Order: sequence, then structure tokens, then C-alpha cells
Amino acid sequence: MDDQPRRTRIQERNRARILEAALGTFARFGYRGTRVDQIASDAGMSKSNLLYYFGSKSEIYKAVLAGLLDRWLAPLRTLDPDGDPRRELTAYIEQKLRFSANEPEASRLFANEVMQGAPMIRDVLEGPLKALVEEKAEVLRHWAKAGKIRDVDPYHLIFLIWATTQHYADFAPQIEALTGSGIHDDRFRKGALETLSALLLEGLLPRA
Amino acid sequence: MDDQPRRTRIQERNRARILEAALGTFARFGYRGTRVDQIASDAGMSKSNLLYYFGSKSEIYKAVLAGLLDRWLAPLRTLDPDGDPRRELTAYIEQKLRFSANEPEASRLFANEVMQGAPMIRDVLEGPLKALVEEKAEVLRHWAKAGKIRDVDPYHLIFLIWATTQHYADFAPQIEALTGSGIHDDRFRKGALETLSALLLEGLLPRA
DNA sequence: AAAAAACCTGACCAAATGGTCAAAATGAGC
DNA sequence: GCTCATTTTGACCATTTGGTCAGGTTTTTT
Repeated sequence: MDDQPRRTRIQERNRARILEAALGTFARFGYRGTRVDQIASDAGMSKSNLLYYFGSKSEIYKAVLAGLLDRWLAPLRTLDPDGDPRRELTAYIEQKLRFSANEPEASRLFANEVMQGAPMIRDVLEGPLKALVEEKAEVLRHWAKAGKIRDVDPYHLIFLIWATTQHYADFAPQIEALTGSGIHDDRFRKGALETLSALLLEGLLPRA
Repeated sequence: MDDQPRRTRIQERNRARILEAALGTFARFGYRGTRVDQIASDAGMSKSNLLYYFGSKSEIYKAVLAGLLDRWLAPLRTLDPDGDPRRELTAYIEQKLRFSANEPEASRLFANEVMQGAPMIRDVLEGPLKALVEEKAEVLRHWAKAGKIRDVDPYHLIFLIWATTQHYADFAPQIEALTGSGIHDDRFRKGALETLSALLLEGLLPRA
């Protein structure tokens, strides 16, 4: 598949710099809104030099996305069919919130790519992601059948967790404007986790 | 404030066309990623003619956003402090889902603007929106004190509703790839509403 | 230290982009 | 039909953008 690229130290360092800078601008302005020049200057090098490492804008974009998808997907993989639903789901939410806190730009880039119609990652969505989600949906159905959780549509449940956790990264400016804080703050993140998992597990209405 | 512009029929029609086309491309590509030329061609007119109606790209953008904010905010305004929490929240979720179904592009444009740091609407977020949200948070706290709902952080609760409902518009391509359907579909929307309100109100764990 | 390879720069280019303008075409009011 | 205001066009412009390239500089290898 991937042949070993055999990279120099300089290459290693500069490619990393470029990818980091590119993540920032792609996340903010999308693919079309991003200027190669700006990536270069953010990465602290000339445009010519940047293009020495990545032949074109779209090549940078693909490289950034490729590194991103795995990290985005990882938390879902850890959902354990044999675990306790309450524990498992709380852990899942926590991992997703942590991702939003630690890599908000990655979250926003993913959102941006999907909002544009997922032109670059459509095959991943329809292939590996779809398979994984179906597998985990089956886990949820199984829990429901065993009476461990209520019988709800597993897809909408998964979407709810994605939406709420990613929201803290994707809409960070709004949240900051309204609350004066954000998911990067430890206390805030703890509050979000508690409220989210409590609502998801116990619901809003008082129990009889 | 706004002086009456006194517009021709032609102006009325062409401005509307432009704003609609602009909504589409701004939602997809963001401000910087959008090309004036493309808006014009989507609106069925020449770039020159478009610029006869709106003097510049940013003028178009501002006009689109201005028309959008009210519609985005409207549902929250209807939350009635004297109503039954269960009814009120379900109605709120339904309105937000309807918005995602009927105006997905508006939802995506809003998301895009916020993700870029809300440069154009920051003052609205920090002013009117903040005030309205604080007001409604107070309603939720009041319900909690009256024992009508559980005592949860009202802000995270509001974010949960925003996140989940908007997700169906903003991440439509992903949802479509995974489920083969989307919020535009009546049956799908009904399913989303039922699952969402059930989860939010009753929670996932079976009641004792 | 010489040679080879890797790295970097600045000048350059064609295409695209936001925007202007004078003049032509179309419409409304009489 | 005639006049005047509105609308539309196409040619044009300066700037920006993605990308190339020849040659110079630094690092690595021998």
C-alpha cells in the first residue's frame, strides 16, 4: 500500500509544521477559502518552500484530512458491547468532549468538510464509517433487547452524542460569547460531561 | 433607522434571486471561499449586473446574514414560562428540526459564520442573543425550582437542543451517507423528534 | 574536502478574482 | 410615440492566487 517515504529530519519537522498550520486555516476558512500563502506564512516558511514539500494545495488538504479521520473515529471504536451501558456511554461522551477540547480545529475541519458535501471523504463515510456505526448500532439494539437501556433508535442516539460533543468545538465562539468560557476549560468540560451524561441517561423529567 | 428603500419590482425580484443564490454558496464555501461570479451565475445574471444591486461581496454577505438571524432565533422566543415543560421543550425541538429541514442552507451558513469566529455577528451574539438565552435559562431554573424538571445547568441544556437539532442540517451529507435518508424526509424528521424528545425528557436508562 | 543530495529562494507566469465604467438596451409615465 | 430613469452589458483593470523554475545554499555522504 503506502510505500515507506524515508524522510529526513528536516522533512519531518517541516511537514509537521505545514500540516499544523494548514489544519488551522483549513478549519477556519475551508478548502476554497484557504490561501496557500497564508499556510506558508503561518508555518514560518516561503510559499515556494512549502510547495517543495507538498506539490499542491489539494495535496496538503488530503494529508491533513488523512491524519484527522482516525483520531475523530477512535472514541467510537472503544465502545464495548460487554461493558455496562451507563459506564460505556459516559466514557464515550467524555472521550468525544476531550477531543473537542484538545483538537477543536480538527473538529471544525471535519465539520467544514462534511458541510461542503464531504467531497474528499465521502468514500470513508460510506465505507468504513458506515460499517463501524452499523456495528455499534447493533450493540445498542442488543442492550435494548437485554433491557439494559430503553428501546430507542440507535442512529439518532449516536447522532445526539456526536452533535452535542462536537458542538463545543465547532460553535466555540458562540459558547464563549454566551458563557464566557469554553470546553478548553477543565471545569467547564466537567460541567458539560455531567449535564450531558445525566440528561442522556436519566432524562430531564423527575422520576416518579 | 432603516430608511424605506422604495424598490422596483425588478429590484425586488433580482435582489431576492441574488440573496437566495448567495445563501447557497456562502453556506457551502464560507465567505472567503465564495466567488461573486458564482453567485451571479447561480442567480442567472451577469457579475456586472449583480454588482449593480449589491456594491460588493461583503454587502451581499451582510444582507444574507441579516435576514437569517431572526429566523434562526425565532423558535427560542416561543418558549413559554407558563407552559408545561414537556410540551414546551418538545415544541421547541420540533421547531428547530423544522428549521433544519426547511432551511438547511441557512443553518449551515450560520454554522460557518460562527466557526470562523463570528466576525460579522459577534455583537448580536454578545448582545441580543446573550440576553435572550439568559432570560430563557432563567425560565429553566424556575421550572427546576418548582420541581417540574430536574436541576441541570440550563446553558448546557440549551446547547444540547441547538446541537442536536442543527446537526441534522449541518451534517446532512454524513447523515445521508449513514442512513440513506435525512431531515428533509417527513418520516425521518418524525423519528428524530420522537427519539430526541424521549431521550431528553425520559433518559436512556429504564425507570425503576 | 569533494561530490552529491537535499533544501530554499526569488523572480516569474497564467488564470482567477473583486470591482469600475461608459454605453447600450429596456422599462415606466405621459 | 417620446422622454427619462432604470437596468444590463461587455470591455477593462489592478490585485491575488496557485504553481513553476533556474539557480543558489546548506546538509549529508563518501
